[in-house]
Amino acid sequence: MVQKGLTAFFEKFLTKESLFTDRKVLQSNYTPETILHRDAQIQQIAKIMAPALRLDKPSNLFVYGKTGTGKTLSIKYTTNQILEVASQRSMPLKIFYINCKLKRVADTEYRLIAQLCREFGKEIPPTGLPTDEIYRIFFDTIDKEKQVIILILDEIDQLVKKTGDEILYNLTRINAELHKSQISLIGISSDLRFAEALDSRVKSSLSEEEIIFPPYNAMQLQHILKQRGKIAFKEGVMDEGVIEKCAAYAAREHGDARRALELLRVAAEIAERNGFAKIEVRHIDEAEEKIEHDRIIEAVSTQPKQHQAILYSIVSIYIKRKDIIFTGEIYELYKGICHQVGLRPLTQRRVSDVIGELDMLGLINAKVISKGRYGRTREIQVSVPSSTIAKIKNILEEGLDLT
DNA sequence: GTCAATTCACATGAAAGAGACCACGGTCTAGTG
DNA sequence: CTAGACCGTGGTCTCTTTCATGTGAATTGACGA
Repeated sequence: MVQKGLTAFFEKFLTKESLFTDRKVLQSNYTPETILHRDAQIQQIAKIMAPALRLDKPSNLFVYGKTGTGKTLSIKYTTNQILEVASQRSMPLKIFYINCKLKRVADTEYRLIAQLCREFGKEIPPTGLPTDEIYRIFFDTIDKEKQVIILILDEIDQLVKKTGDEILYNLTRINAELHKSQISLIGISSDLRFAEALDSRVKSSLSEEEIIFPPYNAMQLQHILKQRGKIAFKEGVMDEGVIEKCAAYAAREHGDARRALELLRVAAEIAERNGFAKIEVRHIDEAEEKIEHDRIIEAVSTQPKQHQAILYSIVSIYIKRKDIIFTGEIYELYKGICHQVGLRPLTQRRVSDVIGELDMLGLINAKVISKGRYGRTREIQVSVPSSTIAKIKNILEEGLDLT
């Protein structure tokens, strides 16, 4: 009988007033017309990049800042402006933005260079060629004509963590190999200690200039939220204190503006879906819960089988005994589960790494401790709200075909 | 009682293997004129 | 003669295994007071 009501539901949905006027303003890839509280940084970036307009090579730049502090946004904004000026005078200036974290796009040396070649319109197979070959193609393509290239490498810390700093070394040396063109690099990292771990030669040439993006404070977040909210929503749909609360939540999380905007958007969606004419403060709480819940569910269900089996072991021990768990226990149970579902058990070495990965995902909380005479191990706890644990267990059971 | 040595139960690192995917060049085969 | 099918080689990439080494404090046992 649900079907009968469906048409009516859609009819009603259409006639119902939406809270939004422009939903995408709150999405993370939206570029606002003015960027608040980042004037100083944008100025600096502009100063550093400006020589590109005279076809000189700008200094390499390194940008630090936690997630959601407007690094990418500011860089993109500034470079777009430069590009506009340059293209008006038809100058040979090119700017490429590459996110190194994108899986299967630019997360290895080969793929990064291949991606660059593709930006230049060269067809590069996803694999199969030697890396040197790719470099050669890249050089040849770039060096055909005189031009200045600015290469923005977002989340560069991820790339280096995965593949080592050899790439950076190669990249910084590119200029020596080029005759006509010049490349300058902008690295964006959300890890503040990233540069310390680099090879000193790479470090000095890569971070000729450095800019740090401090986290937003609660007031600044409020500004940003107000600015976006004005465009995103109809007038007067935000209840008293909504913005303040959003900002406060996000400020607590190292001033992450992306988080704040997401919170606001989800809260609005919840309010709208439940037929409220206004976003109320309690919707923010609900939104926070929903975001966290969704994040966890998503993370759990996209894990590969082995990881799921390991997580399942952890969760089932935890449910039975809400206490700290040690690696050995998990491994024993895990082996049993593998047997049950016909999976080849991994070695303990690997399981140890997987536990580390699950920790990184924030699904569990693992801390290395020494129990003295009784060895050294990880102290593991499930770090998921108890309302979600049962759900996780179900997902895992389904994923593993456990009965 | 004190202190260094021992010991446990893994953690952590490095290197190498397995297997999937892929490009390229050479050889073979069948169809065509 | 030529297009396409079919190898073999060599490359990347991810997930693992293997082997080796590290580690921090409870415990032990020798030692001296």
